[in-house]
Amino acid sequence: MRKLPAKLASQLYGAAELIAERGLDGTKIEDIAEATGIPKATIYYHLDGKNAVLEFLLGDLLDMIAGAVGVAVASEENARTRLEAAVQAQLGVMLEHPSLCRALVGDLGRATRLPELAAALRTAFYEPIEQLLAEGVSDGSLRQVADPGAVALSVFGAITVAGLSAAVEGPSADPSADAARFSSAVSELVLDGLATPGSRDQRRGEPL
Amino acid sequence: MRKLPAKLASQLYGAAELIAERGLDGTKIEDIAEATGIPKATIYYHLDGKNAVLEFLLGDLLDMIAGAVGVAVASEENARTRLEAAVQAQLGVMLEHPSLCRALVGDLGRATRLPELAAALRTAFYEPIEQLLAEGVSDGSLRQVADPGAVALSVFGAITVAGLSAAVEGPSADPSADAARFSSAVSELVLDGLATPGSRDQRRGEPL
DNA sequence: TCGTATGTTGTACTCACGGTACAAACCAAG
DNA sequence: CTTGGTTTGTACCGTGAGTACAACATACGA
Repeated sequence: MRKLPAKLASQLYGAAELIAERGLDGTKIEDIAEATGIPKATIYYHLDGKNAVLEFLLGDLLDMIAGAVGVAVASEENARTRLEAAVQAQLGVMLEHPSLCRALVGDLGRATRLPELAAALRTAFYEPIEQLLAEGVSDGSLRQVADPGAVALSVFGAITVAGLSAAVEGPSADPSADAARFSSAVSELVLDGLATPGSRDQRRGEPL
Repeated sequence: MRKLPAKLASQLYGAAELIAERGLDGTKIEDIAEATGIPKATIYYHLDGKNAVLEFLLGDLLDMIAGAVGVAVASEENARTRLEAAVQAQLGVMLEHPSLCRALVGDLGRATRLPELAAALRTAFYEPIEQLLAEGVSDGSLRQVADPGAVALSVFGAITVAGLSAAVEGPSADPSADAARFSSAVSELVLDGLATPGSRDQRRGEPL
């Protein structure tokens, strides 16, 4: 099943839009066959079924994200700057592939139930952030927070939901402009927060 | 179909865990019948099908969230304080109903494809935040940002993903303690950001 | 006490779709 | 030509959602 020929792989992308639109359940194998031009029998020859189609498509997306973010994170800058770069990289890839992103949101449940994908999700999205936050504390460019795990999760959420929503809003005319817009908004939030200097001094105590 | 008897409604919750675990697709109507004690024929008498089961369960969750957040937002405090309260409220409800949350993530695609739920999602999660951000600028307790829409989206993502992840980590012994922990982490991020004072002066220019 | 309306449930059915089986054709490479 | 992988059409099977329907329960007003 692994290693399906390049030609088929590229044809398979023709199914992304379909799956994004109707969800995997709403999409019949026959539909996929028609949309991609690959006959059903051939699909089953290479792939283990519907899920494998999704797995292939999303696996690719996740690899692209992990790759781009990996590059962004590997520079010599301080963690704060690299965090900005990572945000930009992740949003850039996401906005370049809106239908894959829509497929991802739409079938998130299935995706997380596919073990290989679940792992890829983690390494593509969450781990780089977590790492960066820790490094930022070491190099002094990011603040020490009380609960690094929870904060990393939130940062991850801020970035990802922004990208996902952007993808869901139908593809834009200029994805890279959008990516820039969104990533500066996200960075602004994540780095500087929303409190005004005036209200910032009131320390939060124990809520509840 | 609307207005199913209270007794059945409460029985239906018995299916939440099941759906959370296996996804709606992985759950047969027969399974739901068995888990809830409501026979299949009766389910179909009241509900329009599998989707309606999900719609009912998630609709309830969303109502609870919208309600709790609504209360939090309605106080006399400044927007910044109310934002903290809203975060706490949303996470509180989410952590109290982990299996509903898991069902929500798992079948997000389906949920957003059910028009009534899509609207409820918006009003429960996104709109209060958006509103609060605008009010914070007016009352001076929150900073004016370049792209309020995108920032609101990110804040929404930060809160929601934190809650969702917490819900996915299996139910905890003390949900309200967890809610407090997570909500203070999220508030810390959203209000104060992560940049250290030292690195904060380097303004971000045009990325890309 | 009946009659009618409304809910409850079991059983049996239909039908769409995912997946499989298989045989025929195709296409290298040796 | 032969051999071994690939490609594809076609026919088929099993599962599970949804439907039909009849029998039964329950309530309630006349």
